[in-house]
Amino acid sequence: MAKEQEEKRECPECQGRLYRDYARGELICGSCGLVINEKQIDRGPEWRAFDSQERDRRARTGAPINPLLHDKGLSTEIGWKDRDASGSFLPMKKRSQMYRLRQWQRRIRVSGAIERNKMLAFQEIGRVAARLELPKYVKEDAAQIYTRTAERNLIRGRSIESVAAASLYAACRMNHLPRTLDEIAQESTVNRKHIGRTYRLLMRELKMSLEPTSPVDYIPRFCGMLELGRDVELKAIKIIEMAIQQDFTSGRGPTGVAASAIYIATTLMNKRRTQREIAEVTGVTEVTIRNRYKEMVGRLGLEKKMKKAVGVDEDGTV
DNA sequence: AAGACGAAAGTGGTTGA
DNA sequence: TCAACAACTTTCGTCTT
Repeated sequence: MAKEQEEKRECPECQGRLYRDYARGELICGSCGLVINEKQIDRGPEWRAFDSQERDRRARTGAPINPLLHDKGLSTEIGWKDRDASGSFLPMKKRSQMYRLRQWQRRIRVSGAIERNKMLAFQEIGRVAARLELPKYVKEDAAQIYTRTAERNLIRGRSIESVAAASLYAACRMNHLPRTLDEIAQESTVNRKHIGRTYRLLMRELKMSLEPTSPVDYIPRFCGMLELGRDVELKAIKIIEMAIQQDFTSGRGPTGVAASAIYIATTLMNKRRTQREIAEVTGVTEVTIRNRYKEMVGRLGLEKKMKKAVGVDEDGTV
């Protein structure tokens, strides 16, 4: 579990809760995924020069690594200008030579099935991640997972899209900003079944193991979609934590648990939403919400409180 | 009329022989 | 590989607000 902690500030975009992720030094909005304070990476030189001569001797070594570029942004480009280093035009012979050099450079850079593959895949990851409003670091993790998959020749026989989608799904879970398989499948060209199957393969082959998604991770985002305040979020989280503690949460779908916790929280706090509304955003059916919440209310002994809450609602008190 | 309820049958995925 | 199984969905008729 990453060390995350609630912040006092609100998300400027959606007023959702902000979490501080100390491992990354960032503020993250739990509802919309906005990254408020990216870790301050010092892109300047990591040394001080006392005169220009010294500055020249200590060149900063290259551009920052960007995992979203297929070659991590580290390869060389040959400039296109037909001039030499001092700026004068090149003779015809040299010019054609340079042209061939450039040609080769390009070919080498995007050479081989793997590099070409990664370019397409990263494009796909970027596209889907953008539609799901995921922060940059999730994309980067997905790109890294994809790269590892490619290096082990696991893409053969599988579509780029399915592996890209599965990588993104895994990256979301790793970063506690889970998206359901359905949500990813909706933006991907691949169906849920395939993504799920590929995801399981990745886990097995890359020897990764992610703990099952906690329903709590879904709460901020779902509550945001339902335009519920933080008080309701906290209540829902508290309910889930009690349920987890009493161990009747295992084997149940995390989205179903999250959905019914939200349902209970909204009625207890007089901000009622219909089962239909909650079912819509959480991607489970009303029936599941009913079953889950009946179960939870029973085991947590919340019957009187629920009845009372409904009664208060009648009075018109809000 | 809309929402909540629950029974019954169907679906897809996991597990264990 | 197959069957058993639990969770979840679909569908639909009924009750409550």
